[in-house]
Amino acid sequence: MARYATPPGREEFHEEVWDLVCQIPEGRVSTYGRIAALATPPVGMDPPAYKAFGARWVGGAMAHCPEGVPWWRVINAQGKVSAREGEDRQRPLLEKEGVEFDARGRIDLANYAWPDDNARS
DNA sequence: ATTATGACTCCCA
DNA sequence: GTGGGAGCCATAA
Repeated sequence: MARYATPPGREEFHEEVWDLVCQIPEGRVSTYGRIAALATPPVGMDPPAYKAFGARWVGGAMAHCPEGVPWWRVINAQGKVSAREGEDRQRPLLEKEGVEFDARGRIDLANYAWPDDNARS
């Protein structure tokens, strides 16, 4: 199985990602890019590549998501879960936590996105 | 060494 | 608002 994008020798990166995911409060969701932005990116990485760097590697970290990591709270910029079987699993899980889905199965990041750009300082 | 794929994101039509 | 294409990193064959 493709270990998928693994940071260039940055195991800590994965730990940081998992930690951030665990920090996501109940009833809130975050995006791969957001987590990546919060995590510590490699040095010398170009800005345009930065977004891709995080999104993909964070996804790789989720692929290795150890037990206790609410990976279902991590969604993509589209407001949906890209997980192979997460769509069916994430919906009830998030709904149970208080997250509402759009008619198209999309989540309102404006209300559930974490961390909130405005709220909490 | 090259090609193909992957739990992504951004830009343009 | 929706859809398709291109780009970035690393792994596996």
